[in-house]
Amino acid sequence: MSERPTGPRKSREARARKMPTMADVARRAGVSAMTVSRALKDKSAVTPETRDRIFQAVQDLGYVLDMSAGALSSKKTGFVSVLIPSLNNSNFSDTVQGISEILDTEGMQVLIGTTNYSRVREEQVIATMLQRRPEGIIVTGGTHTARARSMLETAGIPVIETWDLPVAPIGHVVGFSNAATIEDLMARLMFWGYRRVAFIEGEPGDDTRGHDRRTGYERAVRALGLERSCVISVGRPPVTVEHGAQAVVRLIETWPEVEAVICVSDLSALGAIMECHRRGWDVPGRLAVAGFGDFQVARHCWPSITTVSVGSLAIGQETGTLMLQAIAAMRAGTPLPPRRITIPHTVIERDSTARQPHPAETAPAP
Amino acid sequence: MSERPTGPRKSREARARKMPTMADVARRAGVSAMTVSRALKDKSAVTPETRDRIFQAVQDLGYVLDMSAGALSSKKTGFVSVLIPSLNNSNFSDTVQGISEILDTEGMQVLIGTTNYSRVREEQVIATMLQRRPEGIIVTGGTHTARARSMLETAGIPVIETWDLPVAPIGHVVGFSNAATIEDLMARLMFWGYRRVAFIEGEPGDDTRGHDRRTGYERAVRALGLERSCVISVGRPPVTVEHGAQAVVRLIETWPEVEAVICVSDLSALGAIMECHRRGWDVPGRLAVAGFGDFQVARHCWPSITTVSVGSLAIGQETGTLMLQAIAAMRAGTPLPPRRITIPHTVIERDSTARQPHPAETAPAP
DNA sequence: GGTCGGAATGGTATCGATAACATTTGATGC
DNA sequence: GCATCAAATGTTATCGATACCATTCCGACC
Repeated sequence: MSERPTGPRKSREARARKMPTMADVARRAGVSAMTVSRALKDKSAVTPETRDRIFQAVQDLGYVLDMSAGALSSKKTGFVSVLIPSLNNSNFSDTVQGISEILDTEGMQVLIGTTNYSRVREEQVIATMLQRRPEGIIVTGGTHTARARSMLETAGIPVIETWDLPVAPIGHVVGFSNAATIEDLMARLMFWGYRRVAFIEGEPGDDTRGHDRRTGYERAVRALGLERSCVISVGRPPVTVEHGAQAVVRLIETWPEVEAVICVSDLSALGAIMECHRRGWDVPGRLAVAGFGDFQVARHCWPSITTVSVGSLAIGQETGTLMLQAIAAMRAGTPLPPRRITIPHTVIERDSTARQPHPAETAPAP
Repeated sequence: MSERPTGPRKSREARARKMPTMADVARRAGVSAMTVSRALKDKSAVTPETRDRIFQAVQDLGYVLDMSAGALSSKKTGFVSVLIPSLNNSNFSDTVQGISEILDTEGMQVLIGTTNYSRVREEQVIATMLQRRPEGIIVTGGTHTARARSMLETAGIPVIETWDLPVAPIGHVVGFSNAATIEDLMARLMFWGYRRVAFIEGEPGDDTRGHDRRTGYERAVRALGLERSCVISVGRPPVTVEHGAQAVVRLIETWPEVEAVICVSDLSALGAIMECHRRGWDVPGRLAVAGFGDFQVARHCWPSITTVSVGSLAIGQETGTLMLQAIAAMRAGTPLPPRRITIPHTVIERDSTARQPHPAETAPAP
């Protein structure tokens, strides 16, 4: 009579068959399930002997804690959602890496969602993510659909916007001003003597960070009293190496007197430079080229690319740290007041804008 | 008397306050929770009118489905865990992208874990992942710690190993032979006339895929009856551009007569090439260089890099498709027999091994 | 008109862990 | 020696949704 002949969950039991539960462990260790739970979480509050007994039982049964059950009960899922435009951009994957590192230290886990540079897609991803009841959510950029924004505002969890400094943030912010980085870069180009500077971007659309950089360029042109501005838009984001190559050709046709060009990302800068190589246009002699993002190749390609480093990893680490604080505060019932952290950026001067000959041209051939 | 003055969950209720539940929606729509659940999942089995009423109530209340509760009840978490060495390697992030795309179509979500090229770390990540009760798990490579392997075997969910063709797989396999790719590349180098070929890798360790490629190199040297082999090991994985630069210098010192070198990844190939530039060694004239992985920069840098393309995205898509089948089969109670899918690879010939002068050297300067 | 059958919906038990409170145990103080 | 208190452990209710089975409803068919 210990077997229930026909339970309401027959097929369910049949399918899963084994998979020991916490109660099984408890029984085997001769304690209550609650004690097992305590032993598995914080070792304190449990006698070393019972702890050992419990761990032995866990071993014997091959028990694995079920966090989805725990999450339901404790209302702590241990998830933090992170939305980025694309995984294939090393800037963003660096940021995720930084976030992940920090959250790991508290046993929290990252749920990654990619929006493919689309705000509509972002909205969908947010909706999906919220169903997982993350304890915090991190989004890239400060521009979202109205519904996306409203979902984030009413989710009741800490929100961090990164890679931007929105005027009206939803919650916390960890970022920098995309416009300001390019203004700084422009100032440096002036300083190095360039006066006719163009800008290469992707086609306008949802890539607001790219658009902000363009804004920075235009502001700088005005502020510095330059003769003219010239923006070449090629390709839908994500902007690729190819796009840069196409754009630079169009640029030279459009404005033959151009001396330097800023590309919206290092990848398009690389494409531009390579196309110049192919066409025999010297870089930086004929055209100086600068990028954005300080990708690994920017440092190592030839000529190396002048760029703006924004500390993608640091953004992630700061974001992760802030998120941990915000979650702790939220759990304690005292939400953290919105914080705004600005990450410093640096203009890195390299060969692609140098006013002297290439290093390789002066190096002696062996 | 409808309010319970002191419940056992006082603080809990106080903290969360609102957050409507399915029961709230049901009440407002004048139906049972079960009907709400049905309406929110598959629209069939619910009258259009009630469906509308329910959706209206969802809107009004701002209700968001709680999948963690659903997961507990239905034993379907909708998660698939994916373990990769690093997010910053575009090969792996492409694979994740491919997996993600496919799983999205069935509403399943990816849980990403990075192992940092360490088997010990992999074991830890697997343990953590299994606590989330994923419905499937995808790992990179076919070499794991004993405990990791045993955890995967007893998890009771489909397992797919990728980026390799293990001799004794745990479950399914979607990959290619790393050794074979390099053997093919070696054959092509022979065909193009190179006889003195070296290999640049990272220091031996947990990067078994790198090690397999080296094995392929050594097998090819023997099979082709070459004069000698030469392996330069620099840097702990992940192998970087820097490592390639250091390695090529050591290579030239070690074996001045070397004609060509295969690098364990395109990144180190790039580093090697750039270092050659700096030192005035012509590529491919003085030294031909080939890489592995067909990274975006390999196609676009100068000279472009001869490499092996392994279809990272395709691996992901095939893996995702297989995983969906395996999960469907598992849910139906009929586990899929282990399957082994081989992804084709291609040797891509580019300028860095060309036997003729650089395109740029022959192009007319404008 | 009554029965049958399928579609729509409701009721109840349950998934597996944990919060809160209750209880036991052991040690300490006077 | 007994009271007191803290530490260790047990008990119960619950998190929010879903599986399963029961029930209702309505039209069709003989």
